[in-house]
Amino acid sequence: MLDIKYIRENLETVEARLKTRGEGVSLAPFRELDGRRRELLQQSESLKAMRNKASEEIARLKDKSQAEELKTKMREVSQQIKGIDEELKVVEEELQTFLLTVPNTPNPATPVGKSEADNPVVRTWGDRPSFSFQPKPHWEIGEELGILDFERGAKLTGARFTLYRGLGARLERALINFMLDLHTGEHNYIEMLPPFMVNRESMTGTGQLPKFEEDLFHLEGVDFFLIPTAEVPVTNIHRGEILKGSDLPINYVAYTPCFRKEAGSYGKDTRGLIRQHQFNKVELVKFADPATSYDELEKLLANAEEVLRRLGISYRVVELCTGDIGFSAAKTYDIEVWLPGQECYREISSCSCFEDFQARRAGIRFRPEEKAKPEFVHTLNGSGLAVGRTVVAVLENYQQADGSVLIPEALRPYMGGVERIG
RNA sequence: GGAGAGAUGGCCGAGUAGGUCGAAGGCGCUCGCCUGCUAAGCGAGUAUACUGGGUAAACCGGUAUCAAGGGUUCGAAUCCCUUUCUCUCCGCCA
Repeated sequence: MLDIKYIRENLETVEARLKTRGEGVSLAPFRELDGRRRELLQQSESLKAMRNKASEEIARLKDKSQAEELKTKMREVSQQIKGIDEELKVVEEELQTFLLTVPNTPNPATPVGKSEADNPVVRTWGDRPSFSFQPKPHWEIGEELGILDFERGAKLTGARFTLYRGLGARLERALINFMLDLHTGEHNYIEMLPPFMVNRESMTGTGQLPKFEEDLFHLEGVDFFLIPTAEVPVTNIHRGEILKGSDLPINYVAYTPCFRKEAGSYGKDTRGLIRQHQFNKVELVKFADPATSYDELEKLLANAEEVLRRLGISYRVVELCTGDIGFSAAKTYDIEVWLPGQECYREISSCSCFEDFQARRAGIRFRPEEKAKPEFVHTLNGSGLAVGRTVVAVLENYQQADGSVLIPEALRPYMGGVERIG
């Protein structure tokens, strides 16, 4: 959520920056609702001030008849207040609802563009493997090795659900542990294991609600949602809190499954593990001082990249342009791995700085100094990495002519010493 | 699922025959004093949001907040209702 006062004072600037996202965002409703709200607020508050004075007076009065007179008057005032407050409540709800649907303003440094095609490549790393044969896509590799069972996954649940078997399941688990160990042991993150379902407040805090409810799995009987990413529970850990400035930055890493409806992606990536309703992810989350949040973003990105470097898998980093950036983000880098079986780069991580957009929604603040006024923190997060897609990358990049798959060196301790599948 | 208890400021904890309670007291913290150092001691200060004025600062005024929402009342932390959460006992259960 954007700062009301900031919008009020910089309406044109804010609107212009939002326009670079390409959406038809208009702040016209804001001007009217905000003005009306302040008008009603002032009416209500001055009447309340009057009533408070009168109430004190009544308490002090010895003369009963005088008190009666005042009471009668105040009875009327209270009725007036009630009327104004009812209207005020409606206006405030409308204003709030409106503001919650306005996306974040992209950071001025974010490149302006319309779509994915306009995302500049920041760097590429590693050599793409060369093959003496035609490399296969991971779904073929996985099925032939008997480690990925798409048919039975679909039988159990439906499309976009997969059953892992044997060393396939082991590989997924190995990657999760490898990533968690790396980030906790070498990158200074604290491991968290949060609930996999959260309430409406948490979803609103990070920006999934109210706008994107159709992408979420909602439970029947209770108002809970399955998390689409660990970003939601982990960022909300400090919802409504005031943190100590000296504790920042706070770094958390969490493994969770993620559940997404993938509404609107019918027919896209229907084969393989790329787009599932349920997938595993190791997520990095930071709470940072606004002064250093963009340094932290670079670190977070480097921490995520390190996973692929250790695995020896080629990738590139792109910076998302204003037209491609997410609703809550001010700046985002995507890491894309090279998939030889499909001859393309695919997103495997998305690292973003949200500035104070989520912090304002979720009420996450800090005191820069002991006695200082609380300010909103900056929140950041990024995948470190999407586990299913990492399995894809390993299978496709390490496939051999005989159909087997080599296990990257760094992963072998996590595979019980297994060096090769098949 | 059944029965009961509770939810107050950073923390602990008073306050229930409704009024001057944003809220005693303690701890913690900040500043000053004292002290050879530390500890102890003494004094002062120590919530947040919105809003009006003011030079977007300092500052001054108003309103709200004692889990959340509603009700009674001139007036509610205190009374009534609903919801949420926590704890105890029973049942069920990985």
